Amino acid sequence: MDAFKTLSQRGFIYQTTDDDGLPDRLAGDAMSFYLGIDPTADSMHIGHLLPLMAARWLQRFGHKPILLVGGGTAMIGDPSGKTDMRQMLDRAELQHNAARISSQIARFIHCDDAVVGDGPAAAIVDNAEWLIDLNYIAFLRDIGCHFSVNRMLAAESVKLRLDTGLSFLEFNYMLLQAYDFYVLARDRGCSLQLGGQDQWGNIVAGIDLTRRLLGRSVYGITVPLLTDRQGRKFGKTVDGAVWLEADKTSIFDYYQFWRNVEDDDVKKLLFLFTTLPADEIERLGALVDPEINRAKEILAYEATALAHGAAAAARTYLAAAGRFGFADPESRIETTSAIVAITPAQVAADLPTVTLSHSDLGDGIWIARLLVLAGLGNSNGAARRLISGGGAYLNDQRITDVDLEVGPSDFVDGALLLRAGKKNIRRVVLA
RNA sequence: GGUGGGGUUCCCGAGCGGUCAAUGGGGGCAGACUGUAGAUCUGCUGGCGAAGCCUUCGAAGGUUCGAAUCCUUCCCCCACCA
Repeated sequence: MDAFKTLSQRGFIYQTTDDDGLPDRLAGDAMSFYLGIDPTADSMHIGHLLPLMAARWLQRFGHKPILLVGGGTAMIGDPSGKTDMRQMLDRAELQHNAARISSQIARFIHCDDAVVGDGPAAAIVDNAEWLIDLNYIAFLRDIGCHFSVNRMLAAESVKLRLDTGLSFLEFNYMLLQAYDFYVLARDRGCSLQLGGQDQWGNIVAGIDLTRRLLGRSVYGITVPLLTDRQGRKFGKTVDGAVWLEADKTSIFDYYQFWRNVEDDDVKKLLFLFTTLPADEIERLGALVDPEINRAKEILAYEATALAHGAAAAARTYLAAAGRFGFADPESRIETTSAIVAITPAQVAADLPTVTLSHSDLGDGIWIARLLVLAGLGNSNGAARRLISGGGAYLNDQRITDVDLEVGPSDFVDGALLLRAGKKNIRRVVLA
């Protein structure tokens, strides 16, 4: 199985700039490829994962990843796929974000030459290095002259913004991303760019620019944009994105996100977000009725193990299954996933835990306030509504009294359990 | 620069002097049913320990007993024209 076949079999390929040449090129000598991530937040979220997983496969097949953290481009804001303008971030914030994101990348792509891993170590670069000090006039003359506004206007990503408005600042993003590709091709021999399907226009622009300036052919691959039933980007919830950083999305919630995907998506997601063998995924994805739940456990465990490590994934799996039941307690469904080896004796389960100080508790604390403190409600009013709607539970008993006071006697072995609905659980410990 | 149309609670979108915390839909949350799924049905969906009060309808002023609704100025968006 070669690199291109693997990517395409697993569903990573939406479009390529050279369907005829690229498969051979990828099967041949090792090449350098790049993937850009703009540090617009202090963590990546699930939406970033898809191209990252594609990069992981390419790395495994011997190609060298260049992870570009776009500290320069993030100062502009990519208009592609967005309906309105991004908030502007300053240099200090971007540097902070870039540092956090770089460390996250290392969980998925091995970046250290000293570590023997699958494929060559990745390089992490920041385009601020060559973008920040660009001279406007020189840039216009050397790079700008190669761009046709007519063609840019025809790009899908631009067209989308034509009615809602697109500032000149954002309009320039394409030039900068194209310039990145050119710089990486020139200085690091990069010959392939990976990106989301909304990056197509930017990638093609970079390929054109590189050809004009270096006379070299480079390639592009876009990965599909996953959406949910409502057509929203996959991984977005009302609370925002599902983050890869545990302090922004708890590991338990991260696991639960994957555990609760729709039946119809399980196979697709196993292909994209785990590295299990294809024939096994076909088999797991074909499971029906209650058994499909084992496939979801495997998906959730594998995805969590990738993002947070095997130990955390095992603890979370036990915590979740401990509450909701094990989908396949006798391990009848075969899998190569390490999940089969996890037994309760091995590790202690881990529920998301909130610490309450003695002074907060006092002689007693109003239940609504406690729910808010535990992160199960945004306001006392919301907590109140939750209770009157019959969705709040204290130590697994439905709370019926909105005015309930929770006191020290409600703590069993120093902890109590709060729940909003079936799935949102908080352990509250006293400290 | 000119003319016209707009900016409403997470989103779309009604409301055009009091009965408006603001119809409806979407989304979300919870309940029932299930398989921690989906579909379906039901309830809730600004804040305040809930009594009344407070803050919300682009921003600031004004008229009025009373303004999301009327007036003034400003900011922003869209369409057509230049």
